[in-house]
Amino acid sequence: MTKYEKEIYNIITDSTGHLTVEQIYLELKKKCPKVVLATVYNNVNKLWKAGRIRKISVENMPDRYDRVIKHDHLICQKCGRLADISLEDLTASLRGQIGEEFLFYDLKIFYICPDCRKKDL
Amino acid sequence: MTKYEKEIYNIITDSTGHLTVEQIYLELKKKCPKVVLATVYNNVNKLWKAGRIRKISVENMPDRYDRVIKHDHLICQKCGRLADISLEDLTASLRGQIGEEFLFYDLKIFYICPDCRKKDL
DNA sequence: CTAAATGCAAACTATTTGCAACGAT
DNA sequence: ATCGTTGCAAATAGTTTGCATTTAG
Repeated sequence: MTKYEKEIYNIITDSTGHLTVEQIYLELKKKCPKVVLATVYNNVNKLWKAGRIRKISVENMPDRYDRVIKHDHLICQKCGRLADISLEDLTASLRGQIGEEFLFYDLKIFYICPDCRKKDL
Repeated sequence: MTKYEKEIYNIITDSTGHLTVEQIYLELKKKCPKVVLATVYNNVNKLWKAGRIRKISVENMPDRYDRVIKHDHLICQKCGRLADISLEDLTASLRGQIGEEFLFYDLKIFYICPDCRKKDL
């Protein structure tokens, strides 16, 4: 792991934020002002391919990055805010239903977050 | 519904293919050679906002469009191929665990498809 | 006649790549 | 000395927008 790789990894795992590359870049620039966006992209991809971070794609949003420890996501359909949630593990049940092995699953729950619900009133 | 909107809707719902905008565009051009890509984007977005089609985002792939009838997806981690699968409905269980209402959920199962498994041998 | 839909080109966002310079073994 | 990493700029992919023109009600 290189210096930037480590820094970026820490930024992602220290934050509860599900950061975009842009946000990681801005955060990293505080410590390393000369870093460029492409370096962040390169390192997040490297970390992702190595399975050290998780990538979260949601319709109409830039990709976000997260810890790998297993958990699900609650996503606000209005503002895109993403919250972690730990739901019952489905692995065994899914394996049974599918009838064969799989790598992993991804469960996203879409809702309207409290803030957006307020705004709608 | 305009002519193109209808055509695009039919292309999406008639296909089992989970088409990208590019594929929809190529398909539509067979019937309407003068249509441009932006029109496909505009109409797909319109249909999606109206809730008439479903958008599927997967890490590192262009968005794909699908019927709205509820079903889950099996996705090949290698080639991105997407297959429909009907799994047990989780709505009640999730509502119980979350403790509040949500809009819908999205469940994706990642695996290596038979074709890619063969290639790896 | 009016409002919405289309074609077209340009803009934009997110991301990747090529390459020269740099840094750490 | 070598090889991977970085900075930088340019390229690419996917998507959206502005505007003049066409189409449909």
